[in-house]
Amino acid sequence: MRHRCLSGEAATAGTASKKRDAQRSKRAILDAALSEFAERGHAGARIDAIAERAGVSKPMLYNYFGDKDELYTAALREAYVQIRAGERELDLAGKAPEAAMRDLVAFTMEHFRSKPWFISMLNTENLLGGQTVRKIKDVGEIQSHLITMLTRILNRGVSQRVFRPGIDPVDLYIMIAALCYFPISNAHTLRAVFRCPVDEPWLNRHREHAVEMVLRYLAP
Amino acid sequence: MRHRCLSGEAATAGTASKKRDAQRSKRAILDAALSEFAERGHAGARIDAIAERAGVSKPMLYNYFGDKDELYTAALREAYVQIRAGERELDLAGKAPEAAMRDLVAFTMEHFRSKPWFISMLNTENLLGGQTVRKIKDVGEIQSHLITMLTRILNRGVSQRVFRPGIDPVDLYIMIAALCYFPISNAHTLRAVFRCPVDEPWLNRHREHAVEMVLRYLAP
DNA sequence: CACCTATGTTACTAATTGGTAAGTTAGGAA
DNA sequence: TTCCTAACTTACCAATTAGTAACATAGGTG
Repeated sequence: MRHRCLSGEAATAGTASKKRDAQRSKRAILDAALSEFAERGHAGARIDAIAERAGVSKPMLYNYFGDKDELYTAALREAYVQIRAGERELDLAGKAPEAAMRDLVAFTMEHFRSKPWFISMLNTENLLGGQTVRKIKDVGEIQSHLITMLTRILNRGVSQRVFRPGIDPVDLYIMIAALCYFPISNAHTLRAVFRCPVDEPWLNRHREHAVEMVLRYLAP
Repeated sequence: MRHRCLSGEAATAGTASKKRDAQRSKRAILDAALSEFAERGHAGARIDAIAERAGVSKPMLYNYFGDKDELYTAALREAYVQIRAGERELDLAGKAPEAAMRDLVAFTMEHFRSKPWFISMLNTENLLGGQTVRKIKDVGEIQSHLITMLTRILNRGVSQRVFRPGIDPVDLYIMIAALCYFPISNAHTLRAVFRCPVDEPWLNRHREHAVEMVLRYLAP
């Protein structure tokens, strides 16, 4: 008989795996939902599959989350929460403007590459017309940290005369995101149409092109 | 009593609308399928909805196309065919390299904007892992015209010393496509997260940024 | 202990949906 | 005219799937 000690609290820890634990069940359902919705889209996702992935019965799922749409909403929100958490690990404060900008582009690309469910969820949500993201009230704050950092880099770059003035940080971020998003989001069609191997070396090359494009765009 | 004369052949033309016409039915089904799959994705698309949109009964649809997957394949293929047809109208031959590059970016953006079903189909296909696009054998030829034109512009630009050498046309096209694709594909989430009005003036501004970014990237 | 609620399951239903069998009709060919 | 085939429809089925009712039990509280 084996014990699996995952995410137990101080007092009740250790005996975890098969005990009743609402928190753990909720987390498992949310994680499973994020995976399933990201892999198959909103209409393609199966409630039974989510329950099975979570190791939980269907009525539990309906108990904690209301129905498929509410679960989808929670999963989309979770995607943003996890992305925000990842972005907090990026620190560009001490770096020279050009190096900081390079790191930002590289980080964004690696972020998208290592968390493909984020791009999937965004595509799914845009297919649905953005009806759900509009309901997530604090979604605007989510990338504010990134924009703040980007603004600081731009300002420092301008005062050091390595960047030209008049660049809007949001516009710039959208262009950076575009360059990082597209080759990952469209990896399969790019492979088929242009015979690109969209693998790590190829993406690294593309990243360097993106960095160069951004730096040239910012040069005075 | 009114006549609707659409797509009739020389001999049988004129009496079109309600006569039996396999060609017309096939076309109607294909158009309806492209719309439905683009709007709702593969799993979200409904065969009944496609039949109704086409003004045709379901068994007709199964008669001409085999099943849902084959119809989806035909719709994806049709998306590429229509995009290719649109691209043939672009002619950059006589223009100065920089003007030609500007026109190419503007055209690409307008192309994506005016045919949103193309972006939808690409996103849907990438969600499915590209399993279908791989089966469309001549998909590689589809954008070859564009790449050929781009190569010529680059060469002219290099020999006129307005572009630097060593730029790979496919890499460049992917970056142009990225800059044009992203704000349209992700319009709804951009509106929600960054409060961008992704409307015509905003897209025009973004297009100018993209043009400038590309031209600066190409400058010697 | 006895109780009670939160946690959990089995087994089901109603509706949707991809797909089809069987039949109907238009219109050209003989 | 009389066939005969391709074009087309109605009416259905089997499987899937979101959602639920009814039941079971762990484990803290009085």
